[in-house]
Amino acid sequence: MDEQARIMQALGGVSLAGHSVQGGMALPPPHGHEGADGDGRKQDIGDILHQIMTITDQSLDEAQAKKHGLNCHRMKPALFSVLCEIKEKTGLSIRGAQEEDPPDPQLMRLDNMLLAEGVAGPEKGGGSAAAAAAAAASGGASDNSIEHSDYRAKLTQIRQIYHTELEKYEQACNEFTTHVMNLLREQSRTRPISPKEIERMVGIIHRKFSSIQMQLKQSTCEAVMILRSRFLDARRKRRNFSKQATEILNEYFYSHLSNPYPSEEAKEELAKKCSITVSQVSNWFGNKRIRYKKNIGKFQEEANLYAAKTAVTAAHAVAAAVQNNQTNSPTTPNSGFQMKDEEFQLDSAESKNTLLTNMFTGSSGSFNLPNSGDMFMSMQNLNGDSYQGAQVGANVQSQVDTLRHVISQTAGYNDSLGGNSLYSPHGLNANGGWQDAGTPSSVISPTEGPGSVHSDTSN
DNA sequence: CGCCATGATTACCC
DNA sequence: GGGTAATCATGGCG
Repeated sequence: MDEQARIMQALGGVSLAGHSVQGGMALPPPHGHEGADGDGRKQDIGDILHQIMTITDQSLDEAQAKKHGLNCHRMKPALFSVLCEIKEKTGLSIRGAQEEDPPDPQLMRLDNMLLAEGVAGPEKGGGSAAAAAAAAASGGASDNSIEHSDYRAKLTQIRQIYHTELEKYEQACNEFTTHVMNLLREQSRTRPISPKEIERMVGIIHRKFSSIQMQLKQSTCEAVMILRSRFLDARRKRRNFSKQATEILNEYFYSHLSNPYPSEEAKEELAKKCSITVSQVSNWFGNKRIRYKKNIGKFQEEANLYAAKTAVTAAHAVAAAVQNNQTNSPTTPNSGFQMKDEEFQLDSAESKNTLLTNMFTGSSGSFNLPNSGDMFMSMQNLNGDSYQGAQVGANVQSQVDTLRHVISQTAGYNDSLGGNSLYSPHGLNANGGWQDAGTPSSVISPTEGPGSVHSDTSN
């Protein structure tokens, strides 16, 4: 500013139609002052200040008239060029093009979060992806639907407030920007303002407003987080699954003990049957695998129980198959062998095979019956593929006989189930992991001696 | 109220 | 991304 004052001093004496530009005042006062002496200058400044202070008292028309008078003044172009020169010399205009302000990471984070939470972004009927995701992870569809709808309603509320406020801010920002731009454009007729400067001013205004916007976004994020945490807290209040659901899951687990990793489809199927979500099924299997592996002994009884259940179910299916085989086409062993049990539907040949081997051999971590070797060989053919070389051309009648044998044995076995260690948990390998499906193992239960593997069922 | 069962979450691994 | 292991936190029972 020193320099500017100096320049102004140097320019002192340049008079425009008797109006002094001394003292740094660019605008010539409307009525004249003589004298450039000290006292007169003071008086001059005081006068100008007074004018400025009382400018608001003037009527708009009066001001407009004055402005017009100034613009039409014959010396105005000269004054304008002088002002331009001063400005150039003082370097006031060279502060324009500076930062191309890079996107604020904080703002980006907030934006991303709001988008993810479904607050920002395209309208989606209030539901939002986040709510849907939360719903998916929140378990029983009917159980917490109330909480869920509550969550959605609150989220919608937040969303609405956010959008209203955002709109308000934008509107205010636009209004203010146009106002300032108009003002500056207007002023650019009397003082040197380049379009670049106007642009810069607009940028400044936008930055100011975006900082306000950021606050809005931040508080919206906070609100969503609070809502979400409350919702998640509520979700954390776990409910035990229904007995039926647990049963279904256990049945699947123990009948696939050799490879208790349900496929995505199987998970969906189980989820549907149990009225739980797929992720809950995954959770359940994750927990089950871990806990089973950790303490196989503890699960022995349960395993027996479910294996027996499965066996009975399967036996029914086998009986049906036998019936089918006898009545339909005895020459084609595989035709008609379909498990149609609605209660425990096995939808692939692989699973049937696993089930059967689980039932009748100890090799996949399920039952262990006397003469199982025989039956194992016989059973393999039923599904056409075998673990140990199928007897492709096996005698159909012998298979039917074997099946009858199996059924009677299974039934009897089931009756005599008395908590004996009938079941040996194979499928678990020495490394503590499960073996691949369909590869019967000879690994012996870590919790039991070899004897238990072939323990007689007294049946 | 303490204990165990159990569903969910988290960190880490492959 | 799905799995394991550890852990948390609640439900439920004696």
